[in-house]
Amino acid sequence: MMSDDHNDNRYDFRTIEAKWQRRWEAANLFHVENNSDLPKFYGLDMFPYPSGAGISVGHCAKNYIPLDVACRHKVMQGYNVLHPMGWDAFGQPAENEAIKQGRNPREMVPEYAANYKRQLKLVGISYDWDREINSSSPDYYQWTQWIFLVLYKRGLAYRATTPINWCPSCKTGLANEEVVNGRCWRCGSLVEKRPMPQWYFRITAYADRLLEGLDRIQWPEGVKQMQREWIGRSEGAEVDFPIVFPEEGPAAEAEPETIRVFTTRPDTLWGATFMVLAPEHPLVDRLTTPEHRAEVAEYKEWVQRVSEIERQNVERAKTGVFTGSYAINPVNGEHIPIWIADYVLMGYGTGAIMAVPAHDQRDFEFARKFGIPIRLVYRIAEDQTEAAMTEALPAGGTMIAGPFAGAPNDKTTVNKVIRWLEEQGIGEGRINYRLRDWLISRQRYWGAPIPIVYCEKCGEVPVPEDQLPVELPDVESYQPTGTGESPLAAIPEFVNTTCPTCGGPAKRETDTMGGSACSSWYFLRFTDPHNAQAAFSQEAVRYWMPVDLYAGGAEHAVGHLLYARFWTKVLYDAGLVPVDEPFMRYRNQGMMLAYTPGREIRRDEAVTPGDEDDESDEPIENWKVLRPEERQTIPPDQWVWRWVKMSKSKGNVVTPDEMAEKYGADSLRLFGLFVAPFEETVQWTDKGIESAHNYLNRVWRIWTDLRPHYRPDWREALAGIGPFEQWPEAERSLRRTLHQTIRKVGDDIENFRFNTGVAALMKFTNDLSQFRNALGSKAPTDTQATLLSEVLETLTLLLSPITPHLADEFWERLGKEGFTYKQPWPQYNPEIAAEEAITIVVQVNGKLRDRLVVAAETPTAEVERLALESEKVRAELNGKQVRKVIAVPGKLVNVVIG
RNA sequence: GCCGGAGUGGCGGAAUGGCAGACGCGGCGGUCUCAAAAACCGUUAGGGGCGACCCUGUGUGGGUUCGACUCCCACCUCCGGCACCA
Repeated sequence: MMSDDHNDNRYDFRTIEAKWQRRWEAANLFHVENNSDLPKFYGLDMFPYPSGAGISVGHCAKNYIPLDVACRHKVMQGYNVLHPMGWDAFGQPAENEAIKQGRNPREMVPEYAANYKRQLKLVGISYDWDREINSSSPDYYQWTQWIFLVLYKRGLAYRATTPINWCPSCKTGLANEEVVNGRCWRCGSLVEKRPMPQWYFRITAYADRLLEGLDRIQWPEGVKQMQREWIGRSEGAEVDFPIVFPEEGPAAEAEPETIRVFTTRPDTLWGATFMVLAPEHPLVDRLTTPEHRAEVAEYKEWVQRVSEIERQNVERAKTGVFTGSYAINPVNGEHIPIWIADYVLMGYGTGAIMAVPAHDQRDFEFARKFGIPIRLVYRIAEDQTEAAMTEALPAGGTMIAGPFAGAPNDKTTVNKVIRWLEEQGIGEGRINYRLRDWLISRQRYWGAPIPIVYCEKCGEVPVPEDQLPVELPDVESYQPTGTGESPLAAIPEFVNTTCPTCGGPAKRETDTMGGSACSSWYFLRFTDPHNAQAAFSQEAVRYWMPVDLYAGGAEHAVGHLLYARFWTKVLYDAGLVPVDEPFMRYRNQGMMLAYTPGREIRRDEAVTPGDEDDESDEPIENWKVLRPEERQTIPPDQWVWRWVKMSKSKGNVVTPDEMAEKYGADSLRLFGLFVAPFEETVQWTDKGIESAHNYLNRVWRIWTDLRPHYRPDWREALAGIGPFEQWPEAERSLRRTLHQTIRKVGDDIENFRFNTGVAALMKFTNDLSQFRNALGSKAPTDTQATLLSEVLETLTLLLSPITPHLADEFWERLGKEGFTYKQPWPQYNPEIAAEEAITIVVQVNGKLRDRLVVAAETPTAEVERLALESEKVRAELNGKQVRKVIAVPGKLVNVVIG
């Protein structure tokens, strides 16, 4: 009955896994062709920056393994599956790591990538390594540059000088999306503003289409919402306020000039009692009267000193100064004072607002602080007065001023007012976005050079396509300079070139592109990774795109995922790709946390910038990870343990190498799927993988116990053992569960509900174990042997996507050739999977009182009758009236009494 | 403050209008063993009862419904994101 414990019957996962990995490699099992009659499926992981720490069990269990299971399942379902992997090797993460290690990224990156590759193979991920790409190799970035030129030619890449986000530690400009809470995404340093000439991609031109496309893709609602907010569309109007210039001076002679404001509430124009300009607004100097000059200058200087973070602190009291000038409210001719204040931002709208304190909380606070009048445009109650207000009026009320008096406070009124403003020539409807253009210049070495040259005669000239790539020169020293120029500026052989147009002397652009440019099209390159004539062939992208299933981390919600959508739309417009949304289905996985020693820190204690691992190293409230040297000096009884994300910088990484050695890759795979739902954050414990390992041991034992009963000809034998309905109950029941399990596991993999899929497998294994125990050492009947053969074969195939090494070993032990990867996914028979007897719940007034087991086909009326006859119901009834009987077919009967 | 997501045994979690706690971890009891481990069998929400059973229970308070973990309203807590965007 029990398994004998001879060594040759142990689950020897180390031997098994090494053996099958060798065979898969030898057979080039995961190679995929672009042409196939089969339907295609494109499953994609976000390609990683290969860090020196290698991958952790977190990356394996939460990212790579679940998608691998989904892809393997698709292959078995008969799809031609593209499941590639490559390296996001250009950019700050890799370069910062190289600087820290004192190494050349050219050597370091391939070394780290090779280690990643080894680890991914170690856990049995089914990548087609023939398609491996590296964004820092010239045959890749040549095409990144080529796409830059596509954008350039379409007017979507431009150079401009504006204040940019500057990281003083990384010594480079950053895109808005790379500034997290006012800090650099890589090193956590506070970001400064610096005016510099920089290259931008005009992503704002695609704002509306980036919004619209979100409605057509299956992404988590949270991520879509984040993108919508990041794009920040708001509808309103722009209104011109004529300026009353200070007495004499040249301006007084000229046409009356105006200040344009953007407002989402033009219906409150009648309550505008002052105007506020951003301190950086270009008109400020001309508007400032002599007696206010000193105060205004002092304020502007103060604003510049205050950090961006401080300025954005909402809790802070309002600040500002009066310019001495007035503007004319165009709807009522009133003169209203013009102030400057840092709560108005130059970068949004027109950098100027009309202030309506009665209906805007910020304006209200400002008006109260500086004694500016407040005037209601809407009133909710008859006796409402401005003097009694303690905050701006919330939504609602009826308009009491202007030609629209009596109108309700709603969207329709706003639209009416906009139309009226347009008729009066005062203003016009206008839509504004929070999204800013994408800053792509980096003053760094390790990136794709921007393919532009500057000619004295011809000006800015794009490098012709046939001169690509603009190669990144190999240099000794590549450290960022901090001068605002990249290290490439110091290399005359790189900088000095000839103009492609006139042949005269010219200088190259020395900034490189940020890494996010490289990662905005890599999914296209995977379709045709070795094409030397084009970024990708039309044939390849038409076959493979869009990506059907994309999995990655939530931190890319408004960075990479927005950029990649933008590039895809541009390439779509250029007729280069067949789809305008690259990722049809996107899922983001939860994090893996590790229990980590740290120590309490004081709130004012300096935060050391983090290292160049995959996140900044900010303390959690008042707690900080112990650095290795601190673990030596601080006694363990003073350590304060917390659950924090696994990362190299925290010294808490558990590697797949050690887990594969101790429990096996298949155990790690099973653990990753079973421990929690895909999206959930998981706390790592060795106990988790240990229990997965125990389950596989159990499967091994049960499977090998039953193996002797296997009959390869079981399909034919099925016909000879009588109809299924006449099988003995135990056999019928096991077979029913088997077919239910086939359905459940397949559905759950499809829906990324791996944990319940694995639970179903475990449940089936428990049933199978019972069956085996009941069989004991008796010889099985024909029915039993046939059933067990079906079970052995099916179980093996169900395990294949999840624990592929073990599955292939079983497959071989059944005497089969080849690999389970190439086998069709088992089909379930709905008739066999259907329950024969069902349990009907009997409730009285909604409370469970009894259960009835009836044949599935029992008519509802009969079930009702049985329920009313039930002793439990009759006891409850006890003389009371049956008011109503509710019967849900196949589920329950609820008897309402009273 | 605003926008998302979540709150269920000792723990990870299952059930999305119809049997709350699948599956696993941990615990308890047993078989085997000189013993232990492993394995196997049983048990395990809380309270009550010798017992068949009974009562209570899904963050809190209301509501809708024959029936609510599930839907609606208000609130509390936690996680993630945004944050003076006019």
